[in-house]
Amino acid sequence: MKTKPLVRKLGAFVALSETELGVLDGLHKRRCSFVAGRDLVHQGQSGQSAYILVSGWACSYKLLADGQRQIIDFHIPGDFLGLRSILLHMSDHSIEPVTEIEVAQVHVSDLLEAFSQAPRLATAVLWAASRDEAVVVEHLVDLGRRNAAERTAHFLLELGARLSLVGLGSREGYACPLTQYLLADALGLSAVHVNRVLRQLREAGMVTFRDGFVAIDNYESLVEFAEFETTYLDQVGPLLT
Amino acid sequence: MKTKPLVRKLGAFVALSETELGVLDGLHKRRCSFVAGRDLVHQGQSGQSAYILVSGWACSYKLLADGQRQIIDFHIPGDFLGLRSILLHMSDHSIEPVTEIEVAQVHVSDLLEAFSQAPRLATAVLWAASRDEAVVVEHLVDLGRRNAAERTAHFLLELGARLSLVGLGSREGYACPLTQYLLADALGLSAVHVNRVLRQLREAGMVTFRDGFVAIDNYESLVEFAEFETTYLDQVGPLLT
DNA sequence: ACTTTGGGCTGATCGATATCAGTCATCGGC
DNA sequence: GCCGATGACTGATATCGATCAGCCCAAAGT
Repeated sequence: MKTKPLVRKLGAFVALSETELGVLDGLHKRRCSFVAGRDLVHQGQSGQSAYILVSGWACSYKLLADGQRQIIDFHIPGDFLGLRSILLHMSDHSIEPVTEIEVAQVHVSDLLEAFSQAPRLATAVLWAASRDEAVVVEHLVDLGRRNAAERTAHFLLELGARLSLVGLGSREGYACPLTQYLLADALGLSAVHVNRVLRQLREAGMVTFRDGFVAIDNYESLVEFAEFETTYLDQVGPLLT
Repeated sequence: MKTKPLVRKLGAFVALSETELGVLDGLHKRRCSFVAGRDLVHQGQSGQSAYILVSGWACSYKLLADGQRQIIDFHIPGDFLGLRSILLHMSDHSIEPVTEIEVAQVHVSDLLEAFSQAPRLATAVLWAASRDEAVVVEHLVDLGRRNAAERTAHFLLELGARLSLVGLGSREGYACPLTQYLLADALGLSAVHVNRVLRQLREAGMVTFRDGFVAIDNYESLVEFAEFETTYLDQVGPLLT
């Protein structure tokens, strides 16, 4: 089998030994598939297990009483799902597959066991969690201080950067199964407005979001327009050797 | 000396042994003070050490190229500052004291040493980090899907709940050194609009934000108005005994 | 062959919030 | 006793993005 996305991601941070690779492999034992659209985790459900996303896209979101929802983050292969839920013993959000997904289920006990067998994995996972948090923080800045167009541009660039890290994208673009509705729920906009903004960006010759594919027409001008900084995502090469 | 806020916070999650209390105490050795307004950590600076906030308030924020800023979170006694920076080896945000603050400086090595001496502390700290992340996520929902008034109300309630956990607040209110400008930068609003919204909330008999004090005039109606749910902050009592 | 459904797309209108341009009160410095 | 700085506060106007009310196209169902 090809290199697992998670291995690829953690490997960029910690130079993984044979043992560690073996333990990581062990975490991928309990495989399951889920169809698009049916919740994997429900808000308010007590969280007993987390998942490693092997293939497909998912999103975590919160529902409000009036039916609106806010998508917190999209998840791509190599991401952990529901890690926070098991620590807080309660999920404060829901997780829904965007496409059909393949995951590996990880019980709390599996994780603790893995950490005791390969302690540096704990550091690596903590690092991955910090990076995810940095993504959420950047998303927060999007919502708080960037207008609809900058926000959308920034978001598309960030997705591209994250996908590139696991080999699913490049500066030219990436396959993207998101609908404009999902984008709207993530960006805190209406689907109608997302459509207009995408048109603007397309007409400005920066990005084209169409037919399940994001084509970055002019990387430089898009980066400048969105004030995109990659520092918080940068791979600095294995720090622990 | 009185119970340290951090001990109080972690103690609610893990029943701490004498040894663990001792190790926690050891982390508070390197004390420093900082005046209000001068950055503790700079965006882009390589992060070598984190801090435990002992007294006073601080905030973490991001600056945008055009001079706008977005406050990510306010920090109160018992909170870790810059934990993410040491893991990513680079700070993606700045931290500024809001009042004069007293902190304990913690080097990466101190932290790892503490974890090896008292492994359950690692779990406790990870739990605390997850709770902080949940706060950021809730803040993200504020910005994305709540209007100015709901957002402000929700934010003030959340601050109150967090302060109550460390004994600095109650349902009646709490001392709060924030200016309307800081609130604006956190809520993604203009200071002018924050002022108007605070007036609305005051005239509706829900909260009074004035003279460094937040008085919650009608807790129930405020909670209802803001759709405030405490689950993500709830103390469930020591889970690890 | 017709309908249904989902996703993308558009114009018109309206409202929430920003921005501009101030006032007023308080406080510390000189 | 004045000055400058800071924070709270307000009215008028401008703008961004939501909402409403649709159309179009492609794919799937019957």
